[in-house]
Amino acid sequence: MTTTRRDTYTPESLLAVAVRVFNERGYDGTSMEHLSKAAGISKSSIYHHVTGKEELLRRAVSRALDGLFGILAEEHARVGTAVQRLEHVTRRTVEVLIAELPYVTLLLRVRGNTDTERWAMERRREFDQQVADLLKEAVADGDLRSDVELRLATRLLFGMINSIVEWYRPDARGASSGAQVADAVVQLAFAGLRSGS
Amino acid sequence: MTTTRRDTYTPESLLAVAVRVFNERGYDGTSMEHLSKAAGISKSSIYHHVTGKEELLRRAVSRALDGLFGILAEEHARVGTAVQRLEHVTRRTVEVLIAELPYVTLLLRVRGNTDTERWAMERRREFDQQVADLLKEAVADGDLRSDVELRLATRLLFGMINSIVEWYRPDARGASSGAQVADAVVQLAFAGLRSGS
DNA sequence: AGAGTAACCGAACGATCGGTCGGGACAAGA
DNA sequence: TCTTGTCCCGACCGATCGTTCGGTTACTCT
Repeated sequence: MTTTRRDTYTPESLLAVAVRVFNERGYDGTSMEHLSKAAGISKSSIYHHVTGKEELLRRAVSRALDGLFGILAEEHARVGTAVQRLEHVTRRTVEVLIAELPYVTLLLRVRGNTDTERWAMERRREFDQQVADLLKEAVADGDLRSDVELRLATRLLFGMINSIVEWYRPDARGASSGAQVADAVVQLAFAGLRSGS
Repeated sequence: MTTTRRDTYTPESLLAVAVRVFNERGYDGTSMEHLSKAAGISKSSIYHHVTGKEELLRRAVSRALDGLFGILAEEHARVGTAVQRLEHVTRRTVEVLIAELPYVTLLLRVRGNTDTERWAMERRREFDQQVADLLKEAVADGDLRSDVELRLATRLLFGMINSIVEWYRPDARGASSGAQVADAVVQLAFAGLRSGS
């Protein structure tokens, strides 16, 4: 057996360190020297585990995208009324976003400077499009208001959800759980801020 | 008089070019070589107009912050009930964000790698705090729901508003005006997605 | 015509970039 | 004990980074 102890780096454990630094300094603002300092090994040693800086980015955004697309495969995202499915996807997106916070954070910040970044942006657009279709269906059912333009509403909904990566810190004192945040998002998105609704 | 023609760069006109490139590639991902290509002048010529790359960033985020803090100085942001003032600030924030889109976009993306970036983040936090206080007051008045945690609601509201920089393109066909987007944001934020409210 | 200056340029600076290379330390299996 | 492979290192590579410098062009004012 080779499932013995691991006090050395694996590609996965190195990825966790790298993604943390990427999110602190930005991908372009992070040098391999920064990563080596954060990981506690030399710059050249990093290349023993991964082929380079871009592989770390690719692994990270892949993990985020897998989590998101996994939601669309869930049963509650495929059966039921459109508005019910939309609510489920909304809630689960918040939960996945929080469960895979650093990876999704990185995904949401890529600018398209390299092939990897452009691929990530494209796949992310596919996910957004599928949710947009769901919202469109719910409006057609008469379950969602139709006076606000569809594309606008979709983008504002995603804006609200995706903003979580900018402020949610799981280790903060009095931090809400993923489910609590998901509740708040669903409440605000579907019923609004105003009282007595 | 020296108010004659200007077919040459000023610090301001150069800034407009730089900010556009910064937003396309990210600040760290943009080299002075990129800027010189986009501006159509040589790399060294840029230093005739500005002291360096960081001054361009400082000028850009200053302009964005001036626009935002200007809102809080407006009369409708200082008199009236809290919920009315909040609604005004919300609407005007959307409008300013769209009017100064590239500058605010840059402001919202700084990561804190330099002194300039950290200063920008601090001033932005001050603005957010003042709006948060307004929301708190409106909840105390009973005009906004109190079952969703205050900090959570504030952040989701800002998330929705700030997400505009990620998708709003004024030159797109069928693009909404700033006022129209502001309407949609106010509608969704205060009344929610659900129909019949 | 001559002086002054704003706008610009190519070449080069030291520093840092992502990545390569040859080899050492160490544990496991024979 | 000797090999094999994992994990890591310092030294170094060419390229690119933000910035500086000396100098040229072209326009304005006298």
